[in-house]
Formats: sequence, structure tokens, C-alpha cells
Amino acid sequence: MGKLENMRLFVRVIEAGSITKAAEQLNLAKSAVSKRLADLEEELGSKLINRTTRTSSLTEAGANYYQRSLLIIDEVDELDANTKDSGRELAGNLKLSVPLSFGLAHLNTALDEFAKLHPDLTMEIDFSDRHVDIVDEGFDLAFRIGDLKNSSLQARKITRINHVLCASPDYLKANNAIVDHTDLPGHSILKYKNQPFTIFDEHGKSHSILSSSKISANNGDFLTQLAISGHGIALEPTFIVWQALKAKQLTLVLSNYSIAPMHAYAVYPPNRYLPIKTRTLIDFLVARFGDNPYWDKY
Amino acid sequence: MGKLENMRLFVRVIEAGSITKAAEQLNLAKSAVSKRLADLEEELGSKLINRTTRTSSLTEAGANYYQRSLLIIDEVDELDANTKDSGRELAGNLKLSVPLSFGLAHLNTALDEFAKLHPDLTMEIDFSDRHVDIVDEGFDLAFRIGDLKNSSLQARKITRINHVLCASPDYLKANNAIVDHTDLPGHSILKYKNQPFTIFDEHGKSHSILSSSKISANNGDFLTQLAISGHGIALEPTFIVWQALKAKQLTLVLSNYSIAPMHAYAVYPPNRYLPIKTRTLIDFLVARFGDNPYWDKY
DNA sequence: AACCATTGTTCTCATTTTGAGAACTATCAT
DNA sequence: ATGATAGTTCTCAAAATGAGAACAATGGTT
Repeated sequence: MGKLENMRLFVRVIEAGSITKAAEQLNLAKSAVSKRLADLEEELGSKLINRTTRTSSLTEAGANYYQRSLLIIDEVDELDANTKDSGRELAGNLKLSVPLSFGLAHLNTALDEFAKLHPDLTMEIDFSDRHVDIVDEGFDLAFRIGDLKNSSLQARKITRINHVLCASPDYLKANNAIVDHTDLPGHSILKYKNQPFTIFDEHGKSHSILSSSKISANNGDFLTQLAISGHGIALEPTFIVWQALKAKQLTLVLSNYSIAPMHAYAVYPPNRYLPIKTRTLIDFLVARFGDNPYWDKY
Repeated sequence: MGKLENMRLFVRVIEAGSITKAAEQLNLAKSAVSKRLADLEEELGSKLINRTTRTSSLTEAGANYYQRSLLIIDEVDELDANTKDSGRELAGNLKLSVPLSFGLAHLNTALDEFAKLHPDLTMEIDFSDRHVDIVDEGFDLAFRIGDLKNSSLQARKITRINHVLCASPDYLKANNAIVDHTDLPGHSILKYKNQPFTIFDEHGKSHSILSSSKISANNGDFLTQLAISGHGIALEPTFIVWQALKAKQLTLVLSNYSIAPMHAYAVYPPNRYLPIKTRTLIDFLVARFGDNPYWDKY
């Protein structure tokens, strides 16, 4: 094994927090990780990590080695990427974490198109709404909808996510008319969480709606079906209900009101050279969706 | 084999000028070098070197890769060196090219003392007066006396080399008196090359002496013995004749005149991070000899 | 204080990688 | 046309590396 590979392993051990976790992430036996780390320390003649079976900490030499290694690794990755870019097709693998609804309905076709454009590229798509740990789980890219929390991850905004209130024509006929926001509490709202939400009237004034949900669920498609069946007014992102709106299965409610938009982000590991395949995919998605996506045209 | 090791191999192939020469320098089979270079190119997906069986040239990608690799390699070497320096003894090997006379008489004791100070260090000393190719032959350091030619090598001045005219008392008794430089042509001068030389009188005026040498030889010890035996006036560096002067076997001739000094240099490969063991040795020698060396005290 | 779970280390062995060397190919000089 | 030289390919032995078992050390829990 090489010097650079051992630097990467050392960096991974630090970032994982233990030899055991690093071994899991690297798909290596912990004995192999232990040995290579020991070999690196022996070659350098310096202890990099003070470790017992329960705790470990960087030595002073190790802290410096870690910082400098990061820089060198990034330079090598950039050099490799630049050399590979010399008149060459994208190749390799992209491991992506994709939210269920957005992923199945929209990202899939975009990723399929991207894959056709780059035949030497492979992709592993993991559909999940859970909050993945990108570094820990080895993802190149993850997609998040909402507001990004305090995070060391780096993110690029992919598109705008608008939300609307909508109900079936039958539901609206069978229930009290909704003229303004004060009429909402008398209705059944179908939404993700049984929590109040805020809407803005045409004057920009915000109103918090404290309506109890008869049903709440964390699956937008399910809620859409309920709304189409006349079970209430759905509060959902347009990228889910756009086709039902278009087909007149659902109708906008209080369309002169607005809801603060969310955004969809592509999220990737921090302090790393961004591989061109990852960067190209993000650029492709920004161009494909952007701030005026097709699902807002209904 | 690792990415960094393959970078070093690639750089070596470029600098050696051929796979065959690089293999010789690295003590590897040329099939191994050929394979590793091909593997690196395959991994990068780019041809780095266009090569036929007779000629080779860098591609554009290869030229960039070469330049960037040099930087990365230096950074890694520096990081390693700094980490190794963390409260540690010098270790490893130093391969030195040492001129015969100066080496045997002076450097040897200095290097022996240095080795005693650094027990984990090993040294390979190659005694030769020939002009070695430091990079080609894998030397860490070479020593040169004289004036450095136009060279990309880097050098550090170790000490000053003074030359003197001297003869045995018997020779001086048996031959015409030497009062000033005009008396020299009537004498037999023992020197390295049968060429004129320049001396400066007490007023700083230079005089070219066109005396033919009965004997010339490129071995200073041999010439010293001839002078002691009364065969003529020797023109030699003090580091060779100092003990004969001290023992009154030889006496200065025209001691109020002077000869332009030369210098001894430690020479090392250019554009490289200088390993601390090499740097420490050079510092040691500068301190040990300096501009007023012990052989000038006679 | 005893016990258990977890992490790291060491050792053995199988697998993989790597280099040596022979044989071959291609190119250029004579 | 021939020979010398450099690079490539192939085979095989040697070296390196990782997996997994067993063990040691540490800290938390009871």
C-alpha cells in the first residue's frame, strides 16, 4: 500500500472517530486498518493517534499531519480529476441518496437522462427519506428538501419547492365555502405534520392556521389520494400534486394566498474537492429544474 | 503500489529520459516500470507519455501532470520530514559523492564524527574525482571544489580552498633564490595541469606565470611527495600540504603573494525539498570547516 | 468488585499484487 | 537487410495485504 492511501486511511480514522468505524466505512477488517495505521506511524517514527480501547486523540504531530494530509489529498484528487477531464467521458460511480416522492417522481427521469448522456457512468440510488450521514455512509451526493440546518455540509440549491392548498371539487361543493384564511379552521387539513402552518395573504400579512388534521402522514402521494377522494384540503408541495391540479382532480384553495417556498438542495461532503462527475450532475439538475420547474406550470 | 509512488515513478521516467534508464536508477526491471506507467495512464484515462521504442515525449496532459506531481511530491516529503523531526533522531541513508584527496583527508573525519552524533543514520560514501550526475546516480549530496559551472544544481558553500606555492628547504638551497614572481619561470613547478596560473603581488597586481611543469598529475598527494623529495615547487591547495608545511618538510615560496581562493561546495538536486538529514549534514560541515579551516593554520 | 461490551492488537493463512526475467515487437541507425 | 536498443507482454515466484480468529485492555453497568 502507498503513502497516499495510508494518508487517506489515517484521515478516515480521524473523521470516523475510531478504527472500528473507519474499517466499516472502508469495507476493511479492523485488523487491516489497525495494521496500516501502525505501519504509517512506524514509517514516520511518530505517534499520530494516542489510542486506548475506548478513547483516542490526535497527538500534536498527528494534528499537523491530518491538516496537511487533507490539503495534499485534495490536490491529488484535483490533479487526477483534471487529468481525467482531458477530453474524456465521465466515468466511475455516483452514490446518491434520494428522497422518496421527489426522487421517484422527478429525479428519476432526470437521472435516467443524465445516465444516457454519460454511458460510462454508473449510479447507485438509495431511496430514503431518512437523514443520511453522507461521509459516514459514503454518498457522493444527497438531496434535501426544506431548510438546511446548521451543518458543515456544503450544498447547492437545485430548485424551488412551492406548497399549495388544494381540494377536490366534490369536497369544496359539499363543505362550507372558503373565502379567506379564517374559513380554514372549519375544515379538515391533510398535511405531513399535525402542526400549525403559516400562509400569507395578498397584502403579505402572515396568518398562522391552527387547524387540527384528521389525518397526517409523511407520504405526499398518500395524502394526495385522500384529497382526491374528498377527505379534506391538502397542504402539499406542487411537485406532488401538479398532475392532479392539471387534471382538475384537485383545485387550488385560497389561490390568492401564498406559502413561503422551500428549496431542494444537493448536499455533498465538505472540505473536499468536488469530483467533476458530481459537479456535472448538479449543474445538469440546476439547468433541468431551476427556480421555475415544470411542476409549477399547472 | 500507490498513487504517490506511481507519481514518483512517472517523474523519474521523465527526468531519466526513458523507461530503461529510469528502471536502472530505480533498481527495477523495465517491465515493472513499463507496467506501472501503463497502469497509471489507465487509471487516469489519459496518455501521459507518447512513446515509441526510440523516442518519447510528454503529452499535454502529461506535462501538466508532471509539473503538478513535483509540487505534490515535495509537499509530501516536507510533511514526512516535519513529522519525522518531531523529537526524533535523524535516520535513513545518505548517499554521498566525495572527492578523493579532500574526502580522505578531511571529510572522512568530519563524516565519522557526524555519524557518531546520529547513530540511526547510515552513509554510503563514493570516493571519486569524476563529475557525477547527482540525480541520475541517486546521490543525496556531492562535493565540488572550484567554481561551479552553469548548473541547475543547488549548492551551499562549505569552506574556502586556498592554494600556495611551496618547496622543500633542500630544493630552495640547491636552486636560484626566488625573490619575486619573475624568478619563477626558471623553476620546475609541480601542479595539476600544465597550464599558466595567476598570482597577485602585495599590491594586488596580477601576474600570469608561464612556467612549464616538468611533472603534472591530478593527484595532490603525489605532487606533495615530489615536492618534499626536492623535485620542484608545488602549487597546491593548503588542505593537502598543510601538514608538510607544519612539519617544515615544505616551506612557503613567495609568501607575500596570494592566489585567488577557490571554494568547496556541497551540491544537491534542484527543485527538491532538502531532507533534514542532508540539511543537518551541510550545516555541520559549514560549522566544522567554515571560511577559516584548520588546515590554513600552519 | 465483578462482569460484560466494545475497541484495538496480534497472529496465521489465504488471496492478491508486484516484480523479475524471458521472449517478443517496433523503431532507428548502419 | 541487419543489428542494436527500447518498450511491451506474458509467466511465475516472491512479497504484500486483508480476513478472521483469538486475545488484551478499557470503561460502563450492576
